Amino acid sequence: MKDPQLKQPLAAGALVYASLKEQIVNLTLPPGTALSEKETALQYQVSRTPVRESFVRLAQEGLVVVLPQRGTRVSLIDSELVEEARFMREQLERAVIRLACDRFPEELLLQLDANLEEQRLSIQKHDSKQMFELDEEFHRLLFQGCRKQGTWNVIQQMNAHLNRSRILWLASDPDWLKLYEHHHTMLKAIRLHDADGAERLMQEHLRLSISDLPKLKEQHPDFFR
Amino acid sequence: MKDPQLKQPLAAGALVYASLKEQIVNLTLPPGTALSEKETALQYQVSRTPVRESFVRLAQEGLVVVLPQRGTRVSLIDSELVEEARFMREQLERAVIRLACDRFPEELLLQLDANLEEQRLSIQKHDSKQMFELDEEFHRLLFQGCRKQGTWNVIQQMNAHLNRSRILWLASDPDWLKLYEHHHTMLKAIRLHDADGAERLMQEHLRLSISDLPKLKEQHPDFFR
DNA sequence: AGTTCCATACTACCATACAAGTATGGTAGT
DNA sequence: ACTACCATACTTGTATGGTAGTATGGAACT
Repeated sequence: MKDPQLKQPLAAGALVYASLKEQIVNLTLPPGTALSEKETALQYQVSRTPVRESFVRLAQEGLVVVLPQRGTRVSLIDSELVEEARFMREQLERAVIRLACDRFPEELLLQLDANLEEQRLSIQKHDSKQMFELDEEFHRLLFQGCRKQGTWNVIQQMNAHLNRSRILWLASDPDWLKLYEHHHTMLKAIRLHDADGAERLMQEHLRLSISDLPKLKEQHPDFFR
Repeated sequence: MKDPQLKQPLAAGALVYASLKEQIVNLTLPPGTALSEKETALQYQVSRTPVRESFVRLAQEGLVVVLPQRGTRVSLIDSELVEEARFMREQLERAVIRLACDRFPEELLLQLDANLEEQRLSIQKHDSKQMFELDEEFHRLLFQGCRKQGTWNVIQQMNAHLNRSRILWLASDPDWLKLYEHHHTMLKAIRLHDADGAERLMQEHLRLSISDLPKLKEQHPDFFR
């Protein structure tokens, strides 16, 4: 029996990257937290080299800022970028769902059905975190069905900032049931090839599901820039 | 008198990154070229560490692919991603120019005027490369005027693939005069607040200015994936 | 008391040595 | 002649020592 991850026999460096990224987006490492190559190397029981590599990647995604000879810290949330990410996502998702109404593979539709069912269960369980992930998955499947997976990946990158504010937004107990209904109706519109209706829905959906920035900024002034 | 680049007193690592990126996008390093940490370290007279750092960053942008213990090579142009980049850019630029028609700072308008004048001169001089760069600058200014600089940066990243194919496309002697006219008319539409007209123009402009993929693939089959 | 200066303890950055996996060419065996 | 095998020369991944720039706290001076 081989190791299940036969593709990554040596993934020491990529591991700390993934872990750090997760913690940053989770806000487990809040914006402004000071990081240190040496210290994180100690924590993960690796040398400074893979840690440094992780910092470089995170810096390129704007999740950390590194000041030469001064230090590295988790980046503050840039509200300008959050707004831009919202804008970008709205434009692209509206275009994509129009494509979906024109043509969409049956298999992906079934996956969307399954996802919706899981959403229903998560709402019953009041599991906000899982609901958040299922919501992301739902939208990702839309892109995938239109063969726009790469586009979704690029969005994800900008979402580095947007998602952190959405995590904050979770605390305000969002109306998941409403969002679920949106998803449900959007899926129906796709099956009916109702592009105009689907686009309208998506627009409203995104405006609702994306956080009220000023309020969050007021509650967590030290997290923003 | 201080060094003009007071911000980057030590930029050894970032330098090789910039140089490599330039060469890859220029196709000076054609897709498929094998790179080696040790060899490039020799070329730039630095150690492997900053070279490796560059490779990591380039890999994250999809400009190189690194196979552990096997080697690193310049990535092939992924025609799927090129098409996606075209799609993405069309959606976002159409939305942005609509914003521009609503409101756009006067100063940026003047910069666009100046840029157009330079375009005219470049066409007279038959300087394709400069014209290419001025075209990029023109579109960037549009984003900047709408405070969507971050969005443009994200697009640039996906353009890693798109731009390389557009460099190939330069060889087919594109109709720069037509593109110049487009720019000119778009700028006029912005001043007249004619959003619908501007959006239509932008759509046609992008469809014309973005390369005919199948043809390029036929001429350079070994560059594509 | 208040201010200046410097030793010290940090930081990221770079060079180098070592480890581990992979492709390759030559050799021995059939 | 052909095949299997293994030494060797690559590759990237990791660890570590040393360098240079920066912040900080205490001592000496005004």
